Amino acid sequence: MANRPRPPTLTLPMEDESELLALRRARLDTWRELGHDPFGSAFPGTESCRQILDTYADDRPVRVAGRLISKREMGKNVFAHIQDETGKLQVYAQVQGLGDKFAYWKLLDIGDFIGGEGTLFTTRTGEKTVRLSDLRILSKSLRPIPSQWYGLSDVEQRYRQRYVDLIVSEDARQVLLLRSRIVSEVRRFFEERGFTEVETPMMQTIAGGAAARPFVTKHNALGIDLYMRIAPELYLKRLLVGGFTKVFEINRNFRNEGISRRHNPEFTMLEAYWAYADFEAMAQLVEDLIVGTAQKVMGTLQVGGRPASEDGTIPALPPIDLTPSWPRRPYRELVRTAAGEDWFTITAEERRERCAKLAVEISPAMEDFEVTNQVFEKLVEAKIRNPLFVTHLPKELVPLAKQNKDDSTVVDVFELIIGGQEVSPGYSELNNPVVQRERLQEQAGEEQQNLDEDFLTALEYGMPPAGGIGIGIDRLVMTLTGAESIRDVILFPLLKPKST
RNA sequence: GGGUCGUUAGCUCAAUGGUAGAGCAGGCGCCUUUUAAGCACUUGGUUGCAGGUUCGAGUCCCGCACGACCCA
Repeated sequence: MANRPRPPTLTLPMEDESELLALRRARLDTWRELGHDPFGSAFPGTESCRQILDTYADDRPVRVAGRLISKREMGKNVFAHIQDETGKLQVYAQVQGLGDKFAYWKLLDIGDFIGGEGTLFTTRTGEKTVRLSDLRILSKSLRPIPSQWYGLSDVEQRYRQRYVDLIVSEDARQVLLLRSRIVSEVRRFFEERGFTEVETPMMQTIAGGAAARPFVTKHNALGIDLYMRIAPELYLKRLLVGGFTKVFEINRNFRNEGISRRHNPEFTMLEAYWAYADFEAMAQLVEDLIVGTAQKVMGTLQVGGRPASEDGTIPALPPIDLTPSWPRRPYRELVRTAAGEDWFTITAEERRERCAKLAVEISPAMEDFEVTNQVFEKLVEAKIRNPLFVTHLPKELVPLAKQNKDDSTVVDVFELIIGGQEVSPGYSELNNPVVQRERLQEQAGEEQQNLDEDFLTALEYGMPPAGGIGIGIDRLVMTLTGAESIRDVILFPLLKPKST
């Protein structure tokens, strides 16, 4: 064969470079000597792997590009798979069809990006395949990628080097793609109902709208501290004052607190406010939203189930049933059912004693309502699997919400629980500037400088009665996809840097 | 913050306190419908980091780093 590329000369590994890396680098030079740029230019006009498979016809000419993920060389012919965002596709090359370019296979490593042209055929074993008539390298991969068969099992490496995880893990790709589709479906849902998407400050001079520790940063030119927002709430309410009647925002919140399976320091929050509505209308909106999104994106209302592990160490988990309509239950009724009908008639001391019997851990520092809430969290919330709206929460738990007209000890609020965790709170928003000021002053305590005076001023101009909701998008994605860690639904979760 | 567990070749995993191995990937060769291709030969290691015990440590002990799970 004329112009057969020389096999790459094996340079000795550098001290800090393994033989595997050295060999790939050596091939770079060989490509260049042959007149090809191993980090080449555009390759337009390709179809995706999915597209090609879906529109298969014998001998149809196609143009493809993707990452080489496997190859089987057999002398004068080669089978290989390339992969793109949509899936993988087999390509086939033989000396007859490719001529001199057949020798390129000797210079291609798994992981390289290649482009090719050819016609479609089906192999003996029935796989739709491209018979290549042209082949070129689009980009050289200088590092070996993990085994296609075993993938990456080190979760730490999967999160730190998500790009590698995405190359080899179909599951990771699926969940993260589903996240994108869920977000766009949520956006479409609100737009269809006449809500306006807005973007409010993520850097704030006072971090309000929730009780959480903020991240602090500095503005050099202004010479002031700024806080990464912990919630968009106070700005969205300003918009209600300004005349918007339906607004929503999907954006990042930042909380300077612990990291766990359910918490990432930055997370995506949806908040929506609807003038002239109340918490019951918001509950219906949330139910419609989640049911519709599950149906459209997951194609089912049975989500998050899991079979038992093969060795039996992890039990099976039945799916969550999202079929509407979801029950609404008052907080106190749920507590009484779990802890005894007399729970609210016995003394505070007796409640503490009963916690011991019920195996609910409490600390002496807890207020009485916190003891009750501990019972709620451990005996009610943790055990709820299918969606449930908890209503009529005690006002101590949600100091910034509107009191119920008939019972001033509870507030017009719901908490939506799915799969044992809180997915969404909803409110009849407090729009009385006098009461709001009192509550915020109580909450601020010694830190009165953290009072958002401008927000209170806005309320004094008049805010319409309104319903509001928040939905943690990450948790919603976890619920719908069955992911058990928030890190599985965040592309690049925060990890502590490694020191060496 | 506390407890338990983990960290060995590019990847997945082995290794009674006694010479660190296998499969895949990689390399040389054969092979024109393979698909976890096959056959033959073969390269590859600071066992996370740092100490200690021991004649001898991947293994035992102390500390550190990072991660996972549980708890707060």
